[in-house]
Amino acid sequence: MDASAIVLFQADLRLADNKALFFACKNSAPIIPVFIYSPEDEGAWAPGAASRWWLHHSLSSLKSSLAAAGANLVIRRGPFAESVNRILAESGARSVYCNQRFEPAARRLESEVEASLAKLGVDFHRYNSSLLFHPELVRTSDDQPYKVFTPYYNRVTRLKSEQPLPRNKRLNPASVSLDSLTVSDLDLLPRIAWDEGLMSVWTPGEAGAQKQLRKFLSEGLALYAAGRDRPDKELVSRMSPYLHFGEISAQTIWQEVVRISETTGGGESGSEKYLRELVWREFAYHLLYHFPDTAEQPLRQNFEHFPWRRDAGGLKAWQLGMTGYPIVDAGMRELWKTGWMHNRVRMIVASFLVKDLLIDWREGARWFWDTLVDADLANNTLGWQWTAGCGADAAPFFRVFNPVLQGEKFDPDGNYVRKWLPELAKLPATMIHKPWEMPADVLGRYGVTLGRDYPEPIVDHSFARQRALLALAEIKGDQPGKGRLKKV
DNA sequence: TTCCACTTACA
DNA sequence: GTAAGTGGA
Repeated sequence: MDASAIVLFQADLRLADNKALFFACKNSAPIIPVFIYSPEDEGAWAPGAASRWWLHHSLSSLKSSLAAAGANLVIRRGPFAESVNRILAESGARSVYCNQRFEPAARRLESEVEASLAKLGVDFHRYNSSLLFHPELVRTSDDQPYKVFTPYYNRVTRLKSEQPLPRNKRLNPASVSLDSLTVSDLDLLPRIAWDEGLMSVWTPGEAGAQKQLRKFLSEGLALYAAGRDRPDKELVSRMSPYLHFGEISAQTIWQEVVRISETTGGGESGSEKYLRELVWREFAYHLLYHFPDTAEQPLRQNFEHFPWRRDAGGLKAWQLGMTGYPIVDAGMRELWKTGWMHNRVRMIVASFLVKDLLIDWREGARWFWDTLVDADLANNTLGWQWTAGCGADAAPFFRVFNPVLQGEKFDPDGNYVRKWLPELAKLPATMIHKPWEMPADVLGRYGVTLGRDYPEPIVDHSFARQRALLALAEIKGDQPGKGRLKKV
């Protein structure tokens, strides 16, 4: 009988189109599916509270799917490398299969495991089962990594993407019985029950991912080109947490969307726009892979001396959705209640924190990291650096969003604001994005007194815009940062 | 070198 | 229209 193979589940909590699982089975060794929870190995970026909530439910789902296919998921606590070695010793397994992760801490960890397995003479099989395009394979004509989205997009869309693998219906589990923690032992759920809102909108797990994809493909995709910018509608995919935890693969989504655009022909612009968003995710990983310190440091070095303001009160108001700008506050409250925020609104609230309050983008990244169910180091880093103007894509000058105009443009009826700010629900659409412009007595007739029911704006936008442009001018003469071009 | 592109704001 | 910087072919 063949020695068994350990399949390490990490950010690939699925059975379908999972290369590590597929090839472990194909090589016909009995398998031992393992998940090791090891936040200490993630350094500064251990999963936040919302991610831990998601992980709890996702692991429960994975465990049941594996059980239904005949295999037990072995759950352990880290440290990661030590746990792998222990399971090898306990099981006598002769090979380890896993899908690569691309975050800096995960890459270091993987090298460590690779070295220790080599010493033991255990085969280590690694696959990219999460990105459409491996970051190493996409280069400019100068053999450099890309730093601007559009040329990156033009490059990768000429590459061929892989076909997803079929799912193994039955697994061949190893007969050894290993100790395992339960999912609850990992203590991932919040102590105080703040997770009701998350519970009511999300179904973590592979089945939930498939269901959400079906819904998006039938209801959102055709209207996606314009609909993606409308937080008041339900037209975006909401696939981000499923992608982050690998409950569905990007290849699967890509192929489904391409298939639809080929058969329908008509709804094509929606498909194209959505595939473009998937490429943004690829680009985020491309950047984090080639510039691994960008989660902590601006890609452009001249931003290292940017005059950020320390403003604990402003930060708190932003976090709680109490800035006095309705579109910003609605977004921050959606985030707090549901662990997610519409992408258009993410850009607006991020611009507000960074440009209007002049608060360091890393404060925003931290808050998002703790509160988003889709918190993803690559996407989060790209998003915040893009907004701050210190990352990929030039033109920081263009990026001071006007929260009133953004609200009026993308939430024209005010329904998104009404949903998350019930205190403003009665205001007419014409004023709901700028209640301070109404005379106090008129506002009072709608039951709103500013400063009592809803805050006055904590900063005047046109003043803040000027202040941000001055701050940007201060660092303009500095070196933009060729230093980071070197590959690490 | 030259030219294009850029999830935009304000006049 | 103009503000206006930078990467990429």
